[in-house]
Amino acid sequence: MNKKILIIICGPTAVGKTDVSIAVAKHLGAEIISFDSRQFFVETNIGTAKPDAEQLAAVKHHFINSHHVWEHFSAGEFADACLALLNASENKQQQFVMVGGSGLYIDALVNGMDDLPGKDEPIRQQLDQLYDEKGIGALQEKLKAFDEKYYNTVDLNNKQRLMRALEVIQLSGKPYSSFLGNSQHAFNFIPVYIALDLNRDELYKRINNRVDTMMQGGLKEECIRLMEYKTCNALKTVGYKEMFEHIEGKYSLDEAVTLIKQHTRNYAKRQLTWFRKNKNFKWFNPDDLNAIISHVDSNP
RNA sequence: GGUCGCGUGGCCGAGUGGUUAGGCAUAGGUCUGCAAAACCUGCUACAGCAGUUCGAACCUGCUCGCGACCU
Repeated sequence: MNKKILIIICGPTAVGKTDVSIAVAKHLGAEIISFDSRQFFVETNIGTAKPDAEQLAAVKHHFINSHHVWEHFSAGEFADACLALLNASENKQQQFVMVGGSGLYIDALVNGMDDLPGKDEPIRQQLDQLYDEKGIGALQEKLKAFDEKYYNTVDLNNKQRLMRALEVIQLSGKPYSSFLGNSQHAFNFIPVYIALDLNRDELYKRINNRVDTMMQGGLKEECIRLMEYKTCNALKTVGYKEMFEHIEGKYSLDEAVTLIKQHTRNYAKRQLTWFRKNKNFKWFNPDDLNAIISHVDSNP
């Protein structure tokens, strides 16, 4: 059986991934698999700049509108679901265009996650309480006691990291570090890595413009509709977070918009940091579609 | 013309003789089930000139700029 080809397209937010992915998919007759961690959700449309109905109709998309904001869908779960889709025997499709901005999700799929236990809400609540009462030092001490190896390498100020490690330790009774690096993940696909970028000024201009477009498109109204879900993880994100705070009277609409633009720019920079680290990617200007297509065609 | 006040890094903002305030932005980075998240690092400024002092963003004088008030 021939190996399936995965054209993996990443890039910072607003760089123009959607258009490129659709053009490439059409060119190949491929389907699109999105790995955008905020476009999975049915309820988030305007604030995530999800492909519109026309674009979704042009090429078959997977993992767009596949979940609800109140559901939990992690990088690991995504990787599992994605692998299941790609390996499905009834799936005759040989080429897929994967597109998104979440670096961790791509790594989870391509490199695999170690066989760690999933999340456990009661344990998280318990650790949260410990943190609230005794501060981050308590989490650090606890980690040092149960997994000194990981303690020596983690960001000790990063509460999320500390808590995840402690969660795994409590769930398994083993050090978190003992799970790491054991992945026997077999990636049976041929990947073609494409990263998109623009010069910083132009990227930031596109970001600012897109936020304005979101506002005109009714971002505030979308947020008003989603107020009851504002504590869901899927909505603890740029665009929604600030708009919720504005609706609650924390600051003006103008201030909210300014902050959304600013935070989106910050996010784009973090994405670029992540992608730059992965040397497999070949970088393109999103407007240079010809070069992208010919790169795709020159690969197996 | 006179009196008074103000002038701190891209922005906000503390500091009134002897540490790099701090925040935001910006730049770089970290990343194994919250990842559009969470976290780390770099960035030494005091309007200008002269003076006092061992030492000045902080005191004195002058100049420039901004603002208020007075005639």
